[in-house]
Amino acid sequence: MAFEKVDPKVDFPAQERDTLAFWECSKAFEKLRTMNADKPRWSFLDGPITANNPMGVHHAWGRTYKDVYQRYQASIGRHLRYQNGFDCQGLWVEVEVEKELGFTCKKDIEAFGIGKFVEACKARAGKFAAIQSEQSKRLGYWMDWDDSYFTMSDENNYGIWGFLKKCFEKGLIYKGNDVMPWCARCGTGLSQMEMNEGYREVTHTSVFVAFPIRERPGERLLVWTTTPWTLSSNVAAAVKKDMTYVKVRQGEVCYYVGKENFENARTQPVQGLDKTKIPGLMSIKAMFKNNGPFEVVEEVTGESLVGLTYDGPFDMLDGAVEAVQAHRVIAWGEVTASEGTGIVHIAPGCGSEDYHLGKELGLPQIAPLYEDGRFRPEFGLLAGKRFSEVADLVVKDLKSRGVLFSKENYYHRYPHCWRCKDELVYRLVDEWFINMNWREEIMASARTARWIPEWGVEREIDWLRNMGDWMISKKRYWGLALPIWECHECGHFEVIGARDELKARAVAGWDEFEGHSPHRPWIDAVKIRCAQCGDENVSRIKDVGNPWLDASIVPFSTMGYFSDREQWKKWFPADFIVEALPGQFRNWFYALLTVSTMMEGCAPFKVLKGHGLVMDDVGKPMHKSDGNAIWFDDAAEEIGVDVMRWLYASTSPERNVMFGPTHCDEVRRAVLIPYWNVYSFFCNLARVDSYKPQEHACEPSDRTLLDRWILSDLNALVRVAHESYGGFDVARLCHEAHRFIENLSTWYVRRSRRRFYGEGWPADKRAAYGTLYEVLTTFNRVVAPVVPFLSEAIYQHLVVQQCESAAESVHHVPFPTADESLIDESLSQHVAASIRLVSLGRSARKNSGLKVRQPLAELIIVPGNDTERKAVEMFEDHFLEELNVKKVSVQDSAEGLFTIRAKANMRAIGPKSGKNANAAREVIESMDCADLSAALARGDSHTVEVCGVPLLLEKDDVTITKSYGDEWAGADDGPTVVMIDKRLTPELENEGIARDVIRNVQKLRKDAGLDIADRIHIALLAESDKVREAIAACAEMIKTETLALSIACDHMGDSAATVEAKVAGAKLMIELEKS
RNA sequence: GGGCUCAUAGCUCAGUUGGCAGAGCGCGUCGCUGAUAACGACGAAGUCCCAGGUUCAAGUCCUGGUGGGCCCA
Repeated sequence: MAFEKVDPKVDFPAQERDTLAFWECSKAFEKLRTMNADKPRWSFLDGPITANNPMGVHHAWGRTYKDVYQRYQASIGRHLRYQNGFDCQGLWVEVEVEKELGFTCKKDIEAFGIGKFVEACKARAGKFAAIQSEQSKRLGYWMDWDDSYFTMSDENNYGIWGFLKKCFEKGLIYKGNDVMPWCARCGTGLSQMEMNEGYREVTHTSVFVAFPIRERPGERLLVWTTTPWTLSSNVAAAVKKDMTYVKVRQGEVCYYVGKENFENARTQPVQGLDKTKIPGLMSIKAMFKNNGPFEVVEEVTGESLVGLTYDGPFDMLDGAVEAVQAHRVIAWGEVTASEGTGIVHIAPGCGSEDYHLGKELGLPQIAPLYEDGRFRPEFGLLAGKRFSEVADLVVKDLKSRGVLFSKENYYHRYPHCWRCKDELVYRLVDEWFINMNWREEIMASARTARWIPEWGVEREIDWLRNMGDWMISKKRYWGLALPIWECHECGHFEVIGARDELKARAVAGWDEFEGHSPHRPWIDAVKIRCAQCGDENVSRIKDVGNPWLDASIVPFSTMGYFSDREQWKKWFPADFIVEALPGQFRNWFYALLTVSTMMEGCAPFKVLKGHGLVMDDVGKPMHKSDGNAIWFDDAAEEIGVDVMRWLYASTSPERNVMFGPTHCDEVRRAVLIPYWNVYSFFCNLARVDSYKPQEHACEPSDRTLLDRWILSDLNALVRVAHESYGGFDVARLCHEAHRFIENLSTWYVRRSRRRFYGEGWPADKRAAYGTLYEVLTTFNRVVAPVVPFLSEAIYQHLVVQQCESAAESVHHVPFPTADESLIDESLSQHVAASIRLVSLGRSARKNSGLKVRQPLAELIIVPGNDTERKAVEMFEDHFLEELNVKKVSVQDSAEGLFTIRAKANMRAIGPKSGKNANAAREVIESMDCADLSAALARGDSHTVEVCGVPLLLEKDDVTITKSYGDEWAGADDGPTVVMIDKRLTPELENEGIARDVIRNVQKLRKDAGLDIADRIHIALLAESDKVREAIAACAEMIKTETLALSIACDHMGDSAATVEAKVAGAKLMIELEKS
């Protein structure tokens, strides 16, 4: 079948949709799997994508890598699993479902029914998994979409039970209590890292409160806090032993306050913000001043205050009763002289540092808040109120009791829930942990894998070294049901490791649970007998699990560990995983290593690759709220996914990538369009010539130097392709492929074009066709993993239509092997030299002032080295044609070819020579400056004498120009010089005019919509004798070039296409008719 | 405070084992054209973050610092 016409303009997204349809109906992916079914395995493990929203373009980066490397491995004959994963459980899904249902708190969920709520969460995960599957297909991501794993599956959840059981058997599971960041709206604790993501600037009421010292009537400790609600739970006041405190008398009362704190100009802690927006703060001294006369009566050390007891701010509340007897001044090293009063309010039930200090000292813990952030009933006036709304009440009450010293608005960064934006509090809670005292084992696992980039392993080990115990519980609804059954009678708890085990242990509720997934609320029905006290009503704890457990059991749950251990062994550990770097060190990478080390004592992957983040067009993070986020669907249809994939694949993975119109256009312009242009150039000529790859095969011996060069580069590219795909460095391949397509387009095709134009099938034309065909088909296969759509479209046309035995899809074709015998490094260097010299020649032509269309008599080249010398011999015709000269000659030396002149740069010379400046100019511009030029070229200076005074000339003092005389123009680069003869003979002039005529005729052909191969008749009506002469002299050339059968000098009929051109400064009417 | 990382033209980035600082975009001038959503030439544009050190030679290796990013405390 003949080649079809290829539109040089291509609608990439439309072409991609066609290709998708082709894959779909030809079952291309399924066939690929079948082809490789009995081949060696290559195990990729997918990190699950959160199935909670449609994909953004940022998801496409990692997915591009996943697809690229899998496609490559398949192309070298590997059997793959092709399993995608969806992360389904966790708070992020709950939050979205709550929004959908209009819920604002956990009570709403409980009222709605946990079962219905959990079903809604499942449904949401299922819905977005389906959407993401479709989107991924649009990306060209070849996966077994009917075999995706879901972290909410029974297998996955029970798998985690197995892991937790192992931990339990090693005594690593424990219940701890801790003060942790808590979101009262979500009703759950947050990890430190979650908290770090939610800091915002807010204004709070901060208060200065007086604590009366019991032993010293009339004396008070001055204490400061930005969270007045925590005063309800005050237990102690901390000072620093070696800090100096002042005793300040005001009226009848004396206050203790840190000396420096007292004097300090207090500054806002918020950095990088517009200072004018931050209210100023009053110094403590100024507060005293405002209250009336005062005097500093004494200086004491912190140590002298330690041990004093005091009356707390809310001792009258029932809830604070435990604290009353505990109130005393304690020593604490963390007290600072820069913030607050130097005496720190300690509430171990309301702050993290407070908690740890209290634990150390055995202080009571007052925990005033319920889960929803409201005060417990025993907190009197505060009872039932939310922590965030009591500041004014506290102030009013403290004031009424005369212990409020001062209050102010305080602007600072305060943690907020990263999901719902509600203010966080520190709250004392019971949570479940895995003891991480075996972290060394995990580090050892981490070290066995290859990390890309290499520093990743250090980063991970640093995290492992510093992480705390793993908090695995979450007080929520939708997630892994932690398999911990805790006896309320005796406190004994057990971890159940499997469904069967639970069934065997169940004493009640199994029937109710049977037939449901192991989720709340159904699982909670199952009761077991306490192994310690025999109680028959032991329930599961209410908590659900940390979602990173869900994602990290997948090397086991998805590969058959719990069902078919032999099968599992074939796929474990994974050969490769790839995910976004930021975050995953402490999330998926960490959890994977932890789980796998516990299960099997090793890392679950051999190679880990990480990549950065996707930013917007100008480098800012994409945020929905900033309006610069781009949805995947929009980008796919507007930009096309091949462009997107190339952009991602070509970016250095360890840095962030900017995604947007600018960068996408650049990829399209620089890579895809040049490639398409070469392809369409080839096809459109092949169509006209009825080229048949088999029929018009070429003999290798007929290949020109240029053919051998491009084949050499092609095979070098294939070699690089194996190295870079195989070494997970697709960015390198993209750079090399870009370079290749540029060379192919701007040199090989440019230089070879005319070889395609002649009649018949001479050997050289066969060589040109054969070479370009091979280059295109091979290159196409090489880039297919990156641009699967474009390469499929090209393959279908270029190969499938030409060869009945061709594989059905480009992705079924085995990856090419480099033919090392065709790689000729020295040839590449010679071509590179010839390109460089031609470029220098163009520079010389520019200096000649004569346009390239005007033929010139001679080009002289003085080569700078042997490679250049050889290149001129090898590619003489390139110089003749590119520079439009009749002759090229090589000279060994530049001696005598040009004269060097120096021009004084008066801006520099002036200040140097003062009143001798004009004399200096005369000297410089009239001297023989060979020595000067040589010295400056070396980077040295050169001294001349001006009016008897030595003048030191440096680089910036003069401008050196070469003069080639009136008859020649030249250009040089170091030792290399290229000169061109400017003299025109009548013959050259005629030919120049003829070339101008030809160009105008060609333009008219094109404008008239003629096909490349159409024959024509033309009429040329010239005003000028000179032009008429030239046309007559070069008639044959004009006919050949324009495919004209005749040239007339009279008007043609009205049907002729006509244009008025200007040639050699005179009017020329051109008329044209199709033959 | 600690760990990791980055810093090269106005912008985005290459820069292998140390060997004469590069590309693309943008800008200016000019040219070419049946590859035209192009292409080419020329030009302007650099303290390769700073300071030391190793070396015949440092953008590259070492030490210290500055600034940005990520993470930890």
